[in-house]
Parts: sequence; structure tokens; C-alpha cells
Amino acid sequence: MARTQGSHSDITGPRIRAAALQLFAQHGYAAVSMRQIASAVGVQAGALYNYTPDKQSLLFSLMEGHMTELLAAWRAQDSDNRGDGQDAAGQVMARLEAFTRFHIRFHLERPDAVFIAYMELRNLSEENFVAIEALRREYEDALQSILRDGVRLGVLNVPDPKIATLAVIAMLNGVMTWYRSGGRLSLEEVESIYWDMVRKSVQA
Amino acid sequence: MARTQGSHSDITGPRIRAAALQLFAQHGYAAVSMRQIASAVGVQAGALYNYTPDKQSLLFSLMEGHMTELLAAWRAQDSDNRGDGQDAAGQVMARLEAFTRFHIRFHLERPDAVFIAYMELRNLSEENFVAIEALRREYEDALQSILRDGVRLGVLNVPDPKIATLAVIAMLNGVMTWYRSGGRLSLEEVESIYWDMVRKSVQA
DNA sequence: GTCTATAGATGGATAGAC
DNA sequence: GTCTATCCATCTATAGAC
Repeated sequence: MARTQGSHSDITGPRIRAAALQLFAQHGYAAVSMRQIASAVGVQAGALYNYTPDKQSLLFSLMEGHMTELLAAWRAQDSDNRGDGQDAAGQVMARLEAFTRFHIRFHLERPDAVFIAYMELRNLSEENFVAIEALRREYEDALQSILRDGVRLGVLNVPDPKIATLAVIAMLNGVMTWYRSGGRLSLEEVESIYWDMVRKSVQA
Repeated sequence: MARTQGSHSDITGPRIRAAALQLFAQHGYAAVSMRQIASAVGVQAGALYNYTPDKQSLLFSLMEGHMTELLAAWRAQDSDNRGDGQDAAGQVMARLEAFTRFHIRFHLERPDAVFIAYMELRNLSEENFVAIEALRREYEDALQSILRDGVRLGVLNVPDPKIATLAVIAMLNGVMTWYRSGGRLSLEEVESIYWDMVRKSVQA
């Protein structure tokens, strides 16, 4: 199906984003050329500039979109999980388990975006870096507030809530390095294994 | 001190490696040019090729050197820590604590090498990638064997030793993302905080 | 062992036709 | 909105003088 000159599509924009996401994740931002992205989409390099002012903006847009989506998804789920009749201590543990399972599931569903979001920070311009870091901080704060609540209620015991937050997220992120769907363990099993370790690592 | 033509130094090789290490860590392998490395050393780009056949070999050499050094350092320390008169269960916990503290200390002392060793895997040629992965596997096996011993002796309880190994290493690697010497916490305090979480996360 | 110079390829981004 | 064509910068790697 040869592509004729002047043909176009309303979804070229999303297709460019999808191709860039995959290529940046696989080879790294600096190693991917605009020509490669265009080739994956089936257009010429010049056409990309109808959708992004430059390569840097494309990277930033992908990372910002991912982080915004992550935050929105967690907030939607967390508000659903509140006020379900448990006592305060039970609710903290429920929220912590929900966070653990949410984080694993959300990240495993978007391996390319996750990979980029923490591998390509150094390729962001300074102002773009600041914006992404602020979003990341917001997400970390979500977990940190759960841990603080747990400590206050005496159901959790962590030496330092900030470090515990980063340690838990780092542990959960580790799942990205080895999990492949269709492997030995189901997603449910993986979630449970990590929840077991997270729970024990912060419990009183 | 202008550099005159024909001048040279026996330590140009190590200086090239040091400059490449720093630049690769800061900007990424693909984003760093041979000219940048040469400039940091104070030579012209052509001179680099007296020390490395090409850019790829330079990257591989840095990563291989780091992984080899890591393995050798752990093995030296682990053999020192054996047979010190404790019972088997106590010795497993001592080895696990030693691994935790060793990993944090070794990695925090070499942030650039660590960063490269797991960020630039995708920029290795296929055969170089296989070689580095084998070294990484060897290191993971060192921790995994400790966990297996602990499970066998009933002093540890992990749902899956392989996953627990990767989860613990991922958690410990997280320290790289935030620790800065001279900050709020001393290295000793950081080690203790992480050891507390590691111990609890795998204990029976 | 380092230099200068350059070959040869590839990069980001733009101009103008259709 | 996409194309072709191109500008100009930059890259890796090599050749040959000193």
C-alpha cells in the first residue's frame, strides 16, 4: 500500500508519539534520529515538524504525558479506596497495598514510557527537567503521606519516611527489569510477592 | 601551560578512561562525542585512537572493569567474613548485612561507573552485552545464594529467592538516586536504614 | 604519541512545491 | 499535511606529518 504524496491522516500525531516512545526506550533519545522516527511512521522527516517544534519538545511531551497520567490514575484510585468503613489503621494498610499493586500494574503496562521517564531525565533541557521533577515529587509524596499516616497510627515503623518512600519505589521499579508477561509468574502473583516484601519492610 | 606538539604522558590512557566515564555518566554514551572526551583530556580526537580501537570498545572496557572490580571486591570481603565462629543461622544474617552495607558503600563510591553500568546496556553491541550480563548475573547469584541458605536454615522467608534478590538489589540501588555525601545522613546511617528494611523484608 | 587535516556519513531543522 | 531537496553542523574514524 504505497503512500501517495499529499495523503495524510488525522492520527499522524499519535503515531509519531508512539513511534518516538518505542524508539527512545529501545535506543535512547540521543541515539534516535528524527529520520528514524519518521521512517517508523511512514512519513518523511520534514513532516514531523508539523507536530512538534523540535526533538526536545517531543521528548518532554512524552515524559510529561506519562507523569500526568500516572498521577491522575493514582488519585482516581486512591479516592475510590477511602472511607470504606475500616478503622484508620486498617485503611492505611489497605492504601499501602493498593499503592503497591497499582504501581506495579501501571508500570508494567507502560514499560517504554516508564523507561524513558527515568532514563532520559539528563537529556531534558533545564526548565523541562524542573517540570518533570516536580511531577515525580508529587507522586512520591503520595506514598510518603501513607507511610507517615502509618507511623503516626503506630501500624508502621520506618526509620525515615522520605528514604523509605524512595526505597519502596525503587524496589517496585525493579520489577521492570525482569518481568515479562507470559513468564513463570502471573501479574497477580508478582503483585503479591512484592506486597509481601513491602509490607514486611515497613511494618512496626 | 600550553601543550606542545609531541608531548605525551604515560597516564593519558587512564585520563581518557576517567574523562569518558564522567562524560558518559553525565550526558549518556550516544550524546558524548570523541571530540568532547579528547577535549576534557587535553588532546585532539585522533590521539584517542592510540588507546582504544573505537568508541564502543571504550564503553565496554569501562563497564567490564567496573563489574569485574565489583565482583572481586565482594568475593574478597565475603571470604573474610566466613568462619568467624558463629552458628550457621547467625552467619547467614551476618553475610546478608555485610552484603547490604558493601553494596551501598561500593556503589556510592563510584556513582558514575554504576550509572553507566545499568544505563548504557542498550548501547553495547550484542556480544559485549552478553559479556556484561554474565558478570551482572554472577553478582546477583552471590546475594541469591545467601538468601537460599537463609531459607534453608529457616532464618529467612522469601516467596521467591530470585525475585527477592532482584528486589533487594533494586532497593539498594535506589540510594544512588538521592544520596549526596555531606547531606543530612552519614554513610553509616544510610547503611543502617537500608539494612533495617532489607532485614525485615526477607526475615522469617 | 600527538598533531593537523579530512574523508565520508549522518544529524536537526528549514524552504518551497504540490 | 506531506513531499523533495538542501543547508549547515557535527560525528567517527583514518592518513600522514612531525
